[in-house]
Amino acid sequence: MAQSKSAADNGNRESERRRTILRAAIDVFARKGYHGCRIADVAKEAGVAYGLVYHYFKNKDELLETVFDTGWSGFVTRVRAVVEGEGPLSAKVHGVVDVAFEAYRVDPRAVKVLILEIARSPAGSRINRQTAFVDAIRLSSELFIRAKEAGELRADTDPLLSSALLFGAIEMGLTAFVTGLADSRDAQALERAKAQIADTFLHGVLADASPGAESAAWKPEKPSSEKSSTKSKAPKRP
Amino acid sequence: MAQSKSAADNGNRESERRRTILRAAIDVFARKGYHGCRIADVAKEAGVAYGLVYHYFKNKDELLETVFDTGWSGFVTRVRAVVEGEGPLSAKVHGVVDVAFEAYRVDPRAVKVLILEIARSPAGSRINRQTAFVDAIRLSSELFIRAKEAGELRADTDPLLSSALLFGAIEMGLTAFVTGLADSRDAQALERAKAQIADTFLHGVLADASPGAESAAWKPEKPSSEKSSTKSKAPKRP
DNA sequence: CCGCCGGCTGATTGAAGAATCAACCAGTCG
DNA sequence: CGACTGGTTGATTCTTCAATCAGCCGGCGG
Repeated sequence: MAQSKSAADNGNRESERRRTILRAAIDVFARKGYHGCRIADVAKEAGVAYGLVYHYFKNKDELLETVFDTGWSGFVTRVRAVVEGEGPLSAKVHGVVDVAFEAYRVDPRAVKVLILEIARSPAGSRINRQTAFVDAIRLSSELFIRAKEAGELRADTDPLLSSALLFGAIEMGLTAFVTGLADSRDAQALERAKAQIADTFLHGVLADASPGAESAAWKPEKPSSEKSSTKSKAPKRP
Repeated sequence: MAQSKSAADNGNRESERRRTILRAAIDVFARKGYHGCRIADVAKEAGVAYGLVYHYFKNKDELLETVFDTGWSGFVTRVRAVVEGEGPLSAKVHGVVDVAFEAYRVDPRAVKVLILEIARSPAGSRINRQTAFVDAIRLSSELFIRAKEAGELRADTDPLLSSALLFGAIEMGLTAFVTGLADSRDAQALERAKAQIADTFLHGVLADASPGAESAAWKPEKPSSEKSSTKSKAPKRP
């Protein structure tokens, strides 16, 4: 970015290096998996020396953890914005699906790492990745708790499970693309999948029939800004 | 098992040892994850010596692969039986869900390993674990292809994606128990989850007229009046 | 022009653990 | 009852990497 060599630029260049490494880590993790790659692979991908990775990250695990923080917290922030925003349930469900698919559109590899490495990885080291996933489900379950109190949902639905099912559907939908079951270069397929996931789920869960919003009516929006602190975002390519 | 010491018993005892080790592997993998455990842990769990594991399995990976073969092929066989059997779609969907939950009831740890270690593991060694999961989805997608031709499904559903969503819902439902989000000792909760997954999915995917096979008829507490008028197009955030 | 400073390098180390293998022993058979 | 078989053992070897650290530039201030 900035080409100036001023002293102030120093910190800039530092964090740029850091970002390069992080980016490389995401790519390599996505390609070979966390356990399937060496720090050397990450360094090579980033075009830096082996040891530099350790200059910016305490260890391999912190690298993954940072990938996690960066990507996941951004995702959760956006989901929270949707959940806590105004509007009917159907809009929010579409919103949650949108957030997930938008993240995928922006950076499929990062999403792949989140899904394949972090969300499902067995109880690991420091961070509680398991918990992270569970937290997101709990968060969006508030949606369904409120909706159920308002009588919007079928009587026999459990809010927590509903929330889990939504995420399950989203995740498996994305997995279909991540694993190549579906062609992720096909933008239309992505749109259709998005619509079908939200609609299927809504049809399944809503008390009254038509949620009205068939796929055609739904237009994706760019998650532009967060309510308060727009900070750590899903990794983006410049 | 048979205590006789006849010669014919030999082969029996061999495979019994093997099964013991396999069983131990499942337990240890479920507890600490494939990468998080040593062969020594498996041996200890099985109550055998380190080296014996290598007498029955070529290496650590073959161990996991065998766990996979054993568990997954059984699952797929049952799913195939359901898919190729007679009956309405709704019964089959319930059947598939049943198969998954029954597997969990019978051997939760094995299911945990399948879900956490195998189905989602990144492109790893030889075996096509990725493919296996995809195959199951393809298999059950035939269900939806046929149902759609029969006009049983909403027009805008993609069979393959529907199948993926069903498995996604099942998997996340099970994950809720596997990770402790829900209490898996609570048999009722399992039953309820099972029913809700199948019903939610069916409601979401079936063409409107509810087929007789549907489970308990639910009653809306009140027709949600305003909700239906508000399109999902509503802004997901102000 | 020199020498310092901090980002950067990559050979080196050593821990962890997968895989091996020579010895051991519990049965079995002649 | 003694030779034999093959399942079983676990110390030993060998490999793989994560993590270290002793220095190398290259810019910058003096």
